[in-house]
Amino acid sequence: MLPGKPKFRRRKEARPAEIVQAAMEVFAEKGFAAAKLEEIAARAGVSKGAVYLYFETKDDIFRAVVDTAIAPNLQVIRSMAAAHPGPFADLVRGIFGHMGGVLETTRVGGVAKMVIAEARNFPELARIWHDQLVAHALGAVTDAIANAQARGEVREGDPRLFAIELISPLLLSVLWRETFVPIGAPSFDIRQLAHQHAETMLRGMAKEAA
Amino acid sequence: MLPGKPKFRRRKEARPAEIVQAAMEVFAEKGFAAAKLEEIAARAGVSKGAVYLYFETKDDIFRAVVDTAIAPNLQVIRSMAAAHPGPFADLVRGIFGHMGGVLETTRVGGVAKMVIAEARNFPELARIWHDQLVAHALGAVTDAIANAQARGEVREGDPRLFAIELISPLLLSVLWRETFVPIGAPSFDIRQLAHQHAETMLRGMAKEAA
Amino acid sequence: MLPGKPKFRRRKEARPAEIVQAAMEVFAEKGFAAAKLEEIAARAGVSKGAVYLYFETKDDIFRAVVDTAIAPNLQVIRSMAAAHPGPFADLVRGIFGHMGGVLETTRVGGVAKMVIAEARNFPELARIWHDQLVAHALGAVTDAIANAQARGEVREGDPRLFAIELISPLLLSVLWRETFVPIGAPSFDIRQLAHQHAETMLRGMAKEAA
Amino acid sequence: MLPGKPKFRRRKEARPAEIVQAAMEVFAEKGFAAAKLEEIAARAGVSKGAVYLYFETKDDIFRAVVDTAIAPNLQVIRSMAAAHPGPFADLVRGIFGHMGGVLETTRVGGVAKMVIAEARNFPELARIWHDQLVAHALGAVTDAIANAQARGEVREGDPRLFAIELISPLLLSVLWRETFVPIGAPSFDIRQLAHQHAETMLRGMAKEAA
DNA sequence: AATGAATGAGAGTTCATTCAT
DNA sequence: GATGAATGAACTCTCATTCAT
Repeated sequence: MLPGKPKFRRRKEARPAEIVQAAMEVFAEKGFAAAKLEEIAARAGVSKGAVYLYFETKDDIFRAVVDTAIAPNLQVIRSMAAAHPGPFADLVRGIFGHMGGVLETTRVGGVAKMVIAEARNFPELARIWHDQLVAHALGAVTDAIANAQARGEVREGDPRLFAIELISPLLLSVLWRETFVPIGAPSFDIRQLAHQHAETMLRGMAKEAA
Repeated sequence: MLPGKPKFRRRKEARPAEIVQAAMEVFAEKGFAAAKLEEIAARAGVSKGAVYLYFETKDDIFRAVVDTAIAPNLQVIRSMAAAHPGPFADLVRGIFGHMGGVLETTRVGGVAKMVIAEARNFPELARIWHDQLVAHALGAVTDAIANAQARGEVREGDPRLFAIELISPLLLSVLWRETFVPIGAPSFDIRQLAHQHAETMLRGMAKEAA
Repeated sequence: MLPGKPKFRRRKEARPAEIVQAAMEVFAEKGFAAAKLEEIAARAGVSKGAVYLYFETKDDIFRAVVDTAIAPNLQVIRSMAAAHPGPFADLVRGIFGHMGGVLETTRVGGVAKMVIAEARNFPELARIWHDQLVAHALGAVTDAIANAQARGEVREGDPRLFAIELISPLLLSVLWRETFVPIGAPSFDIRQLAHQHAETMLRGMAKEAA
Repeated sequence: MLPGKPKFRRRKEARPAEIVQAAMEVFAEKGFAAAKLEEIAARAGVSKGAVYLYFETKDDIFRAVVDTAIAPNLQVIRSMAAAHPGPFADLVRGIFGHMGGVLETTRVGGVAKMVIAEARNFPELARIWHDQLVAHALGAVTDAIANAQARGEVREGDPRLFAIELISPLLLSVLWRETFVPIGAPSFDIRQLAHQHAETMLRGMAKEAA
């Protein structure tokens, strides 16, 4: 039969992931409402109709994007939780060393931006992000701090607030990259920030020398 | 025949501000694209058509909202810039005391969220926010830190990164309030966070005792 | 009472005519639908609301404009009808001499354009123009031709078609001026055309020399 | 379950022409502004949205309509230009014989009306009509007349004005049909007019017998 | 009488979703 | 399964008309 069909066609099981990947890019660039299905389909290399073979609605795709972005970050959290025992300074330096790399190489920034922007329109997603990711991470860090306080390594103070103080520059970094770098504002070195902040916080939280 | 209630009232001077106010709420709740003109008009207590007496397009309203939110914050920046001379600790404690109040009482959070979400679709607005607000604030704090370093009050380290470390929990607070509080996540006391963070940073940045 | 009211205010009886005049210009320029009431009011030197003191609707203004344009042209027709008796050549030369001037100095062109364009949307107006103006004029000329034929001055042929042949370059002239002159197309001298056409038609309609 | 009638049918290639055809009718009837997209779509047998698969804006459709109406008439002009050589009388009789038929069977009248009505709002279209159609036709006829004058077949006189005298009853015919026939005014036979006018003009332009 | 701010029906346009092919 | 032409609900924006002043 003449040329015949191509021997290798893309595995159909790969499609949903490709669509989610494409959607993540478009949503991160344009926001949920301004993202057009046609563009998502085009970037995924499929037709508009094909998207509907794998997802019911545009909302669904959005949910899948946001859900998908959780998994890789769960790892980070687990490593945090696992690190409890050692001395507090090691934990902090370890986490910041690790996180700096993760934030620079993944697209968490874009997804975080979307979650923040659409939290009111997709409250389930905000809840999922909070419950599965943010609360866990914050909780793990808070616990570690509380433990360190109990061990006398960290001065008194609300451990949850300490945790927020610790984490917030990382959030600011990724949002900055999404918001101001595209318009030509100066970027800054996330790893260096992570390093410097770890030192600052360790000193700032340290039990004052008698 | 009693007068009855008039179908409408002429309020030419007050309208634009009322519309901007209403728009700020709706945009903050729904995001730019999902905000419907009809709802903005309704919340402002006018008809759809009346909005177009004062603004050319929906984009225009958005711009006005974002612009409007800058003014009240400029004050804060000026107070930062003015505060240079005194000892560094006083400056930091003063700023955080002030900012905690501003963030709790104004709607900066909602506008910041919008700027982050729509930066790619409205780059001029991101630029205005960066140039008029963020860069100024960051610059003022950076300068103060550099001065303090020169005076030997603050340890070595990149002063711009120190500035980011200082400011970031405040950003996280307002975004948290916009994102996770509406879904029932626990809030936290911004003033208390500001207070604790001021102490942490002062210790963390202090010149180490020889 | 301080400055007092101006001593001379425009007579209110003059208003409707001023509005009609302004409307004629705007309608001729933009067409009925694209003409904005605000512009008509502005050109008439009154407020939008004032227009509604004299006219019920935009349609009404249009009707008034088209009606108004009939009167001055009725004169022409009467002069045609009155001229019956004399020799046919005198009649034709007289009419064309007169018409050339009228067409160059009045705005019939603009109104004719409007009647043509809006005949389907305002059939009463088309009917009024037809019955009061066009049919009269055509009838008068047709009669004069029929008479001339009866007197042996004009060759055989449908007198109504002869009338159309006579009149049509005048219509073309005014429409040309409205349509193609504004875009920079070359104009042409209507008086000269009228003169030349009168001669051509007199020769062309003449009883052939035996 | 019998197949039932499909909700829609795919007719990608045929659509644009069908839409232009439908639009021509609606525009000719209502004028540009009063023509509603919904009606154009309905007459073309498609939904409102489908129109936008083929045309960007309503203006675009209008342009396509006016452009489309040029092609069939170009033929006429070419035949005019080609006919130069023979005796002038043959040329004129030939053209009028041909034109009478074209005008009666095509919708040029409606389009001409639209061009006249919207010339100020769509000057490009007026220019296209002038340059591609009107100026060509007028030029061809003017040349033929000038040649005939050179050959001594036609009396002295401005050849361009002669051309206008020749053509104008045809314009009047089509506009009459668009304007006054719909309101019940008597029509007239375009072919007969063309025939009679050809004879009148030939006599009227003839070199007077010495 | 006169103004022009305010109204709201209605039009053009977009785009998620469907379905004939 | 895959496509993309076709749909139609929904949204922004316009402007003739109204009415408090």
